[in-house]
Amino acid sequence: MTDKKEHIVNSAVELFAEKGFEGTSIRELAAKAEVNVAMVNYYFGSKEKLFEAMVAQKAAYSRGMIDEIVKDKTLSDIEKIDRIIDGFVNRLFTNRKFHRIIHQELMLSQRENLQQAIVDILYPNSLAVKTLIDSAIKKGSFKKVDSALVIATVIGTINHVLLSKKMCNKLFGKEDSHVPYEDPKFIKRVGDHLKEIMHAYLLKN
Amino acid sequence: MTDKKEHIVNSAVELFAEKGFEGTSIRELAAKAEVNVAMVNYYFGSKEKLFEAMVAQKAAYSRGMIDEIVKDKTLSDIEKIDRIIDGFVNRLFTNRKFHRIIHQELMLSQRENLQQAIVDILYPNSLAVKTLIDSAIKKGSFKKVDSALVIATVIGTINHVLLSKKMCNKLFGKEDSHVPYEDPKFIKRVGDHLKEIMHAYLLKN
Amino acid sequence: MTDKKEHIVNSAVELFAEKGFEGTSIRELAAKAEVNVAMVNYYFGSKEKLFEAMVAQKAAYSRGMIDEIVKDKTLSDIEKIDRIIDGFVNRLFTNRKFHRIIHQELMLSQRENLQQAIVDILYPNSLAVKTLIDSAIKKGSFKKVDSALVIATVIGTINHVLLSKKMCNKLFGKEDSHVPYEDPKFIKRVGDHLKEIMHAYLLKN
Amino acid sequence: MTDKKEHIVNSAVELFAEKGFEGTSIRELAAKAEVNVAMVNYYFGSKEKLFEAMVAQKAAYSRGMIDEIVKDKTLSDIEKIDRIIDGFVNRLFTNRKFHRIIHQELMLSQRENLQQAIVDILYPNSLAVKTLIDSAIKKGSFKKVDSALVIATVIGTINHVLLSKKMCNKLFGKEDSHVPYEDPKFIKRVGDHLKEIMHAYLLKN
DNA sequence: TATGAATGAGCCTTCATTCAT
DNA sequence: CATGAATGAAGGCTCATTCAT
Repeated sequence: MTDKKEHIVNSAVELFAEKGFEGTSIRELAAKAEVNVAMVNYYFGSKEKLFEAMVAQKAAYSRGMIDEIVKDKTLSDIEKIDRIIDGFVNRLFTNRKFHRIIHQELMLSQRENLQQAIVDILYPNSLAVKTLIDSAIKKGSFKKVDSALVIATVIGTINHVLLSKKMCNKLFGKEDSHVPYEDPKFIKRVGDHLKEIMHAYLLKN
Repeated sequence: MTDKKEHIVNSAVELFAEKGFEGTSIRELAAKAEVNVAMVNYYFGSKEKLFEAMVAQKAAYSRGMIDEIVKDKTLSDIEKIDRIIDGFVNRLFTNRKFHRIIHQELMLSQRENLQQAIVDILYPNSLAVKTLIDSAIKKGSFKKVDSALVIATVIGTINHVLLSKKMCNKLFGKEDSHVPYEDPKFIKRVGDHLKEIMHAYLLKN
Repeated sequence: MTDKKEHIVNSAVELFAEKGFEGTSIRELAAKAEVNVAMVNYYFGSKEKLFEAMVAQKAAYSRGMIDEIVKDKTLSDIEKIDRIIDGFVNRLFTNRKFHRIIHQELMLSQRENLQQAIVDILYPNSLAVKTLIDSAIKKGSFKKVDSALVIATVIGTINHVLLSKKMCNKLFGKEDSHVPYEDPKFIKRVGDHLKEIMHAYLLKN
Repeated sequence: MTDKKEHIVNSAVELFAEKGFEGTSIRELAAKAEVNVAMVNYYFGSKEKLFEAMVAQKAAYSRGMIDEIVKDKTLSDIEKIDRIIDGFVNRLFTNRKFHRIIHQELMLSQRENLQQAIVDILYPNSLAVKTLIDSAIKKGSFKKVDSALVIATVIGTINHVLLSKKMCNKLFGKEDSHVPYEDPKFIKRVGDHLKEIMHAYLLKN
C-alpha cells in the first residue's frame, strides 16, 4: 500500500473514532491527511469504501492471537484464560481508536453489510473462548458456567473502561487531563481485575 | 410537555439510536413524528438542543434506583449487589435504544458539554456501587477487590450483549430474526451470569 | 403552478435548448431564474425531474390541433393537409426552443423513459396524418404515396430550417444578425414550399 | 494518423452520438478506446479539440460527391437529383452516428467556432443543389420552385427518419428491437419516397 | 401556535486537465 | 512516447435553519 493511501487510512481512523462516520467530512479527512479532497475518491472510490478498506486493513490485528493461545499445550486452562485476557486488554487498549469505530458501527443499523463483515471478523474469537471454557468444564477443571457470556464480560469490561476518558478519570480519582489509556499501571489494573474475577468464577475452590 | 413535543422526543430516540446524531436528518425525524420540519426548531431551537432535551428527559429513569437499594437496611451486602444487577439489567434492556445513544455519545468527542452532562448523570450510580463495596470490604463481608472496576464489569457485560443483535444471535445459536432483547429467558440468563460472577468474586469462600 | 415554478421551467427551456441537458448546470439555471439553487430540488426533486416536468408542461401545446383539422367536415383532404402544414409551421416556429430540446432528447440514448414519453406524445400526430392520407388514397382523391413518410417530410423540412440560424441565413442570403425564425415572410415561405410540394405529390394531376 | 488516435476518434463518434458532448466523459472515452485517460489530452490537447479533430476527420466523407454528379454531362437534371438523393440517403444512413453529432452541434449555441466550421463544410453541398435547380429552372426543365428549400426537404426528411429508432419503428409498425437503419428495404423506401416527391414537385407534368 | 416556502452552507463525487517520471 | 498520480473546480444534491404569514 502506498504511503498516501496508508496516511489517509490512518487519518480516517482518528476522525471516524472522534466524530463517527457521518460526522466526518471528506474535506476534513483530506485536510488531516494533507491530500487533495479528490484523492480519497481516487484511491478508495467513495467515503464508504474508504471506511470498509480501513476496517479490512485494521481488523487484521485481531486475528490469530486467541487460536495460538488455545493451541498451546504447555499452558493449563486457567493460564490460557489469563493469556487471553492480557491479549484482549493489550489489543483493545492499543487499538482503542479503531475499536471505538467498530463499536459504533455495531450499534448502528446503517451499512448492514459492513456490520456483517465485522461480526464475521469478531465472532471466531468469541467462539474460540467459548469452546475453550466448554472443554475445560467437561474435563472438570472449570465450574459449570455460562461459557457464552464469559467473553461478553471480558470484552465488555474493557470496552466500558475505554468508553469515556472523562468517566474513567472521575471514577478512578484522576484529574481531567490524565490519559488513563496510556498509563501502564492502569492497563495492568484492568487486566488483574479481570483475571481475579475469572479465577474466582471459573476455578473450583 | 405537550403531546407533540413528547412525540418528537420519542421519534428522536428511535432514529438517533439507529442512525446516530449526524446520520439522522430533521426531515426524517419530522416525517417519523408526523410533524412539520419547522416544528423541531420551533420547539427545541435546534437539532442539538433537541438532542439535549431528549437526554435530559429520558435520563430520569436511571436516577434513584441504586440509592434506594443501598439504603435498604433489610438487605445484606450481597443481596444489595444482586438487586443492583437486576436493576441494571432491567433498565438497560428496557431502555436499550436510549442507552445506545448515550453509549455512542460518550465515545465521540463532539458535543463536549453534553458529554459532561451524561457523566454527571451516570457517575453517581457508579460511585454508589463503589462505596457499597468498599464499606462491605471494610466490614469484612467482601474480599478485597478493585471496587471501582466492579461497576465496569456489570454495565460492560450488559452493554456488550446489547451491542449487536447479529453478534448476540450468532453467539447464542439463534437465527437472525430472533430479538434476544425482548426474550425474558435471555434477560434472566444475563442477570444470573452476573450474579454468579459477583458471588464468586466478592464473597469469601 | 406557482410563479416561481413556472419561472424555473421557462428558464430551463431557454438553457436546455441552448446548452443541452448535461451542458446546463443547476447553478446556472437558478441564476437565470433568480432563485436559490436549492429551489430546483425543492420544487422538482432533481434536475432530471425538472426536465421531465418541463416536457410534460410544454408538450401540452402539441395536442389536439391535428385531430380538430382532420375531423372538420367542411374541408377537403388537401385543404386539411394545407391546414396541418400551417399548424406545424406555426407551432414549431413559435415553440422552437422547446422543440429543439425534444429533438436533442430523441437523438440521445440517455434518459430512455423520457424518450418513451416523448414518442408517446408525438406519435398520435404522425398517426393522424398517416390515417388521413390513407383514407384519401382509398377515396381516390390522393395518389398512392408512402403515407408514413409524408409526416417525416413535413416535420423534417421545418426542423432542418430551424436547425441552425447560421446555416439558414447563409442559404437564404441574409446577414448573420438576421433572425429568420421571427420573420413572418420567411415563415410563410416555408409553409408555401411545403404546400406546393404536397400538392404536387399528393394530388392527381 | 496513428492507430490509437484513430481508435480514440472512433470511440468518440460512438459516445458523442449517444450521450452528447457534455454527457461524455474523458474517462469513459478512454475506457472505450482502451487507452490511458491522459492520452486524449496528450494527443488532442483537450476534449474540445478532440471533438474538432473528429469533425474535421469524419466530415471528409461528405465532400465531393455532389460536385461529381452535377458535373456529369451524361445525366439529365432530374437524373442528377435522383443520384443526389441516393447519395444523401446512403451517406446519412451509413454515417448516421456522426451525422447525429453534427445535428446536435448545430442546434446548440455552445462552441460557436465549431458551428461555423460545420456550416462551412455543409453549405457547399446545399449551394450546389440550389444552383443545379436554379439552372434547370432557367433551362425550363424544372418548374419554378423554391430552390433553397429543396435541400431542406431532402436532408430534413432523412434526418427526421434517423432521429429516433423508437419513433421510426412505431410509425412503420415494427417491433422495438428492429434496427431500421440497417434494413436495406427501409433505406430504399426512404430514397424512393424522396425521388417521387421531387419528381412530382420539380418536373413539369 | 404553526407551517409551507425559502435559504446559504456544506455535503460527496466527478470532471477535464496537468504533473512527474 | 506514454502513463499513473494528483489537482482544483465544478457538479448535483441535502442539510439545518429561518422567514413570512
